Parts: sequence; structure tokens; C-alpha cells
Amino acid sequence: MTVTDDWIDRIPDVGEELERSSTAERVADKLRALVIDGALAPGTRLSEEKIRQKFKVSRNTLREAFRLLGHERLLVHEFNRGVFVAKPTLADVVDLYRVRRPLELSAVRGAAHAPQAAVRAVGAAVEEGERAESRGDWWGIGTANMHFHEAIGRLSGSPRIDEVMHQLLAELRLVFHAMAAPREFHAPYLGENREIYDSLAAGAFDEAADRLAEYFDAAERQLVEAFSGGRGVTTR
Amino acid sequence: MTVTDDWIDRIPDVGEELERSSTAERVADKLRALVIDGALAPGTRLSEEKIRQKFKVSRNTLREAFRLLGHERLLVHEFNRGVFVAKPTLADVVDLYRVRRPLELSAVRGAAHAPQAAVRAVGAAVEEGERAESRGDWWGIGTANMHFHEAIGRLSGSPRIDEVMHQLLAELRLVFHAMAAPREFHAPYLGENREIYDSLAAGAFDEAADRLAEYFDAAERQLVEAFSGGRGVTTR
DNA sequence: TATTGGAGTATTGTTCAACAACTCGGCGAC
DNA sequence: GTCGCCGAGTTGTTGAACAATACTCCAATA
Repeated sequence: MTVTDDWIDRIPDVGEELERSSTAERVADKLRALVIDGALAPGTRLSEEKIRQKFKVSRNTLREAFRLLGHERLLVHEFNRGVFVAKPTLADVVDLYRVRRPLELSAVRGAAHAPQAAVRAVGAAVEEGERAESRGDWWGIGTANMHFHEAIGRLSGSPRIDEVMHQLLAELRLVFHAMAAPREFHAPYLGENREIYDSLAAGAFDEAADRLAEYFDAAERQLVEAFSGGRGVTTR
Repeated sequence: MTVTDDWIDRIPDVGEELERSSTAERVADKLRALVIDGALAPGTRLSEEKIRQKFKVSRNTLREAFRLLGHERLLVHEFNRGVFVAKPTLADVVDLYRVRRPLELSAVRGAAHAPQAAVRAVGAAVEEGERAESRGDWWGIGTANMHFHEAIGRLSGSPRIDEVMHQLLAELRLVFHAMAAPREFHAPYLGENREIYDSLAAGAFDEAADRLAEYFDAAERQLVEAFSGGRGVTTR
């Protein structure tokens, strides 16, 4: 009411930042980390009672957390039987790539409209991977690879695509746990990631997309092979 | 044991069919229908106590249902404040199309690999829309349009894409409730849907995709307009 | 020997009641 | 007109209870 009053409009929308989290969400976060890091092997049954004791929350809250992770497909809820760590099948692997392909490719092809910061984030993920390799951190290479593809998805500037990508990649980590030799999987793609990024940074979007498409073909083929040959076809 | 024992392998995988559903899921189904049909206007607050009385379930079960619908983005859960029927903003509309575009277009472009039944389902949705129009059922036209695009998504043969599409379209119904004149929105596109299908059925996949792309541009433009001009920019 | 049936146990599904933590609106002090 | 406080109402979380279902083991049977 005094002199100017429109400064309020210039404050950059703090919005959701100060979200407090519910207990269920925090429990879900912990559980998610355990699943993704492989501490809980695919197929493991999560007993309500035992987990409840570990986390010291009520059964109801725990069940809410289970629901959350179920929606992310990291856990599967079988009625009256309990929740299990998801155990991706060959069909799941193929399906994951069926979703990633159109989303990531279109993100790259339309990257002309993406902000510079988003492109740079892709580069940062590439470097993260290279650093991890130089210190022999194979799990770090995998993480960096996830970040790389997450950054690519972010090029499209869509929160919903971000979320879908995030979920898909979390599921993919499960796939790695379920397959035969996860250690050597990511390293070969470090070079390709850099090439994709270089094309991208140079504005050669279609070229980057073509390279990415090749990556998809190769990676999917390798995964399918690991599943069929490796260590028994996750019978399920 | 006796003569032949492999008949068991020939039984066509009854699998998931006989899934029993939890109470929470049934409640979620009812609520979803209410939201989609517009019985609950966007922005409405859903009091736990009142809904609980209506549905005669416990508060815990109800909260589980809320969580489910929250994940579908039909409800938004504000911590310590309650759940509200989602109120899509202009940004949401744009985002929805950002996701639909790559998914549906790639589904159509790759429809050569889709089974005939999937293509026929697209045609069935077209006819469903034409029937609805002939009897002046404008809401039915909208439903048929949803089915049309859901069928298109199904061309890609990916369960995950199916699920994403289903959610996106449910959200889109919310958009219609939030905008100015939903009645007249769908009818103009009936003709285009048929053309897209005809191209598809004729095996002209790229042509079908191009038509679909035009549809996206037009529909998004119209929706954005309805949001900006119509009845105040859903301030939020 | 292999299969079926059933009792008992463990686990999940759902409800209920209680209390803590928080939001919202109003009222009074300044 | 702003600030702070109080109280009513709602949500968040817990714990206990009971019903419904699945799992295990053992005996009966063919």
C-alpha cells in the first residue's frame, strides 16, 4: 500500500520448495534407496511386521509407503500375499525401451527449444561418468549413465516426462540387479554418451538423435541377451 | 503322470484375470468416476470425514484411495490441508500435449508392427464417436475421442505406454471441466479421426502421423485459447 | 509313492479410537 | 490496519483389535 507493491510479483515463485514430507514418504525414500542399491534383491518379500520394526513406524504408515513404491513399479503388491521387490522380466526390459525410445529421441530432436542450462546438464552427466570411470567406480558409472538419460529427458522441458523418465530409470536399475553381469555393462557406453553430447552441444540435433537411437538398439540387445543367456530366464 | 502331461502348457495363461480388488481400489474407482464425470469440480476439497461417511469405509482405507488417485494426478494432496480435485493450469495443458505428441506419433509411425486387432480398435473408436454424434451425445463424443487416442497409444504394444496414456487422458478430462465451453470441443475432430484411421488402415503410417500431428497442433491451440480467453486464467 | 484334505499358524486387510500436529478464522491489543 | 494469540476443526500417525486369506505340516487315502 505504500509506494510500490509489485515487488511481490518478482519473487521467483518459491512454490513447492518448502514442502514438508510425510512419514510415509520418508519411509518410501529409504526403501527406494535400498531397492535401487540392491540391498533388497528382486523377488524379496517385504514383511510388514519386520520392516515396521526396523523403521519404527505404524503399520498403516508403512502400507502407505508400500503403495507409493508400488506405483513406481519398484514393488509389486500381491493381494493378501504381501509386497515383493519387483523382479523385472525380459518383457519388462523390452517395454522399458519401448517407452524410452520415443521420449528421449523426441527430446533430443527438439532440443533446439531447450534452455542452455538443460544442455549443459547433459554434459555434466557425461563428465560425471568419465570421472567415475577414472577411479574405477563401476556403480558410479551406472549412476552417471542414469543421470545422462535423465538429463536428456529433461531437454523436453516437461515435468511429466521428467517423472516418467525418473521412474523408468529406477526400474532399469532393478533390471541390472536381476541380470547376470551388471559390472561391465555401462562402461562401453561412456564414449557414445560423449559423442551424443558433442553433437547436441554443436546443435546437430538429428545427428545426436541418430547416435542415441543406435545406443538404444545396442543396449537393448545386450540386455535381452544378458537375460536370455545369462542366468536363467527369470522364470517368475 | 498318466498319458500326456503337457496339456497344462496349452491352457492360455489365465494369469491376472482373477484379481480380487482391495476396498481402497474400489473406493478409488468410484472417486475416479466422480472426478472424470465432473461430479466433483476441479478445486473441490475432499474432506476425509464426509467422504468416509458416504463410502462407509475407514479413514485409513480412504486415505489409501486418495494416495492412488494422487498418483494419477486426479487429486492433489496438500500436506496437513487435505486433498483437492486437481485443477489443471495452462502449463498442465501444454505439458500434457508435450507427452502425448511423441508417444502417439511414434506409435503411429511404427504401427507396421502392430497387430491387426490393435488397428481395428482404432477404427472402432472412430465409429463409436460417429454414433455418439448422430444421437447428439456430446459427452459420448468426448469419451470416444479418448478411446481413439488410447487405441492409438496401444498400437505401440507397450503396457507402460498404455498406462501413461490412460492417465494423461483422464487428466485431460479434468481440463475439459476446467475450461469454458467443453461441449463443442470434440465434435470438429471426428472427421480428422476418421481420416487418420483411414490412412492407418491403408498402411500409410507416415501420412497418418502427419495428420495426427496437425490434430495435436490444432487441439492444443484451441485448448490454450479456451484457457486464456475463456473464464479467467485459473489463477491457482 | 503321490495326492488330497484339513487343522493350525502366520500374515495381510480393514476398522476403530485416540492423540499429536497443523491450518484457519476471529478477536483483541497496540 | 497490523500483529499475535486463542480455539475449533482437520489432518497425520499410532496402536490395538478382529476378520479374511495364505502357508505349512501331517495324516488319510488311493
